[in-house]
Amino acid sequence: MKVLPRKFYERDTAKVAKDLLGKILVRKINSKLITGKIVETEAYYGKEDPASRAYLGRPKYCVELLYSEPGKALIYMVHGNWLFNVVAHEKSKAGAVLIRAIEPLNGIEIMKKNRKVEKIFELTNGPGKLTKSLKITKNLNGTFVFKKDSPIFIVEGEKNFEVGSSHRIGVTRDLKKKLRFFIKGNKFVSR
DNA sequence: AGGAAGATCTACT
DNA sequence: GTAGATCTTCCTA
Repeated sequence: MKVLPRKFYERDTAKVAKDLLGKILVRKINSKLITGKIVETEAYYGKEDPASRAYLGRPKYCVELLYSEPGKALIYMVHGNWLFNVVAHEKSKAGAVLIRAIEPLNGIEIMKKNRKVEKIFELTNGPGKLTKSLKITKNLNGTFVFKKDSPIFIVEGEKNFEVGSSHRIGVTRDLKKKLRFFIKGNKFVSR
């Protein structure tokens, strides 16, 4: 398994979001591995994006991470749920990719225990759900996801699928662009 | 203190 | 399928 290089994240946010589909998210807890295929993402930009955290400037660490170097994990709390993003943008710009859904591969029993549900489909088909399954919280903020010894990182995956796109979900002030990407026909994409 | 935020669970029309 | 309560930080007053 090859870890995606730092350069992967130093490109336009929407491109990175699209390319992250099919890649494998790896979470290491006590030397145990939990993995899942990324099946749904969204791109968020900096101050010019009304849906971005940076637009309202809150919380502060989010803005700082959005504008800092690509390849870092960015986690924040909304409505009582942690959401997992990866900082990704071209040089001197700002942006991050929100991971909305993954398909569980390994460590399913651990996820069930974390989530207290039996159905595999309910495990990770939403941004707040997958963070609970993978035990992702604020203390992973700033973690590099291109390093193999990180507690969380992303590796190469498959490429045989069709990608779909739509407007972003749950956003009160959205842009005109379609910034949500997902694998067509995958059962783990959120509704 | 109060309010708002990329959501989720539950309980129904 | 939708509607409502509840969720947990962080910012502003």
